[in-house]
Amino acid sequence: MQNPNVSVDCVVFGFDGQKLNVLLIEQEDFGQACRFALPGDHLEEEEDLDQSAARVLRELTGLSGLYLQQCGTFGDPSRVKDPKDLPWLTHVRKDPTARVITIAYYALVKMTDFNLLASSFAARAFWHDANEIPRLAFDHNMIFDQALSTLRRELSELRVGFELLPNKFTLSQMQAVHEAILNSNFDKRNFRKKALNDQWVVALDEKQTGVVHKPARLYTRNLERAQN
Amino acid sequence: MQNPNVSVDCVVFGFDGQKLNVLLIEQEDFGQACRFALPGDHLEEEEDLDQSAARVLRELTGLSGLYLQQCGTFGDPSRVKDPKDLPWLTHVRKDPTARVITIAYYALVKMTDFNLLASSFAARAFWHDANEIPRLAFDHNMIFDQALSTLRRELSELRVGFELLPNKFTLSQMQAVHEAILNSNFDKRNFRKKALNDQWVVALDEKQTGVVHKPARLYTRNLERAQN
DNA sequence: ACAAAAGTGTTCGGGATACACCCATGC
DNA sequence: GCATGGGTGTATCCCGAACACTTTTGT
Repeated sequence: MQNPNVSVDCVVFGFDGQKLNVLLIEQEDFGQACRFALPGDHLEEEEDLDQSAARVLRELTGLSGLYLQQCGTFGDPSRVKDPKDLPWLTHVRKDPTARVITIAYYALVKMTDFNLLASSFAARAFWHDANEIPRLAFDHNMIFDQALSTLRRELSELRVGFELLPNKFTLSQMQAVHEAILNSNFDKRNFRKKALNDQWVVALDEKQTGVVHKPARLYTRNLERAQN
Repeated sequence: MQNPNVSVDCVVFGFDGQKLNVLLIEQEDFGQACRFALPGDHLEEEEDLDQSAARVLRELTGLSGLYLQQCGTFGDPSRVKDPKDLPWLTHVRKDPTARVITIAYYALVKMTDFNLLASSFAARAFWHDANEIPRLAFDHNMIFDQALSTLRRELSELRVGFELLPNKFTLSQMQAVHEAILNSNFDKRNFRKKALNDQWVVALDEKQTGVVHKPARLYTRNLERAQN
């Protein structure tokens, strides 16, 4: 049975090797002004919060196996009472005007590792450029902003980011990840110096093959130095 | 009417000029193993989360006017099901075994600014040394730990701390605040250099009076440079 | 040979750290 | 005059930022 008062919402950041994206769903068209939303749904009665986020995400978008991390709770009594969201709520919720407190989660994944599969009340699930988020349902734009700041803070402490890289990667690939998430550019030499100096990574005795340029040295994550 | 599923818990850090303390309540004795807890209670139906934290804290301990900030949500389905907590729950809750999700808040105050006044189900409200927290009810030790890390992170970005100082203060007082919260010691010269260099504070044309040593220069917060 | 990305070193400025002595006041 | 905390300066190190050219491969 569902807990009518509490939901979870997931901000899943996806990286395609170039740019940072966010996973959105499209609601069925019931005439509401704004049909894009973060994947989210009610908590089940005896479900842990983290598990609930994982389940909801799987049900709506087909994604599973992500590392979801909490990044805030949103409970303004009017957060689901904007008239723009009423048509949808009326069709989907038993009690459309009931208050819902939502616990926000974020995760970071390689887009190519997952196939999107919309189901439940999601008419569609898709990746959207994280730097140009459209108007979203409810207070989901606020939630997105908070998730992005949390992600950036955690990246700079290097607690996230390796999810986006293969097991063996080049430093340029790693730099691309940092640049996409922080939406900025770094000097190649300085970035490499820092990565090596701080022992984020370990050099392997291997190089890229089949590239049309000088093959890059491969590195792997330094697990000795894993944070947390 | 209360929302039976959701509560708020408050970690109020108090500073007495020397050491960091936390506000605890003592539950009435119903034979439970552990009677100390953080002040917390259920959310009201149409109450905003932040307001709820403020209300609950006021009702249980008499404190009001604090700046409470969210620092995590705890929802393990078994978090209120430890047998140690059952005797108390049985006396105080309608449904003692019901799941409760709690949203944690923290605040930072000068202990001398407030008078503790226990009421509602708090038999007593008191300050306790933050460096020697006893076993608390429910998962309140976890909540405390998370609040303390959040507090420390925010202090180092100087987003909290001035609450603990009078309007006009000496740099030594400010240093004592930082040392108490971070539980460490700083070099006086380096601390002063940083405070002045980073323009955390503004020097006043005033000195302490009535002290039995060289009177210290007074400073005030540099509001131009307020974060957030 | 050319296109494309890899790889590499030095300089500079600023901030963090370590460290020890004299000063003004009340009693 | 003495106890108490206030107040000050310098040297060193490390980190972050800026900056341009050569190397290796595939085609």
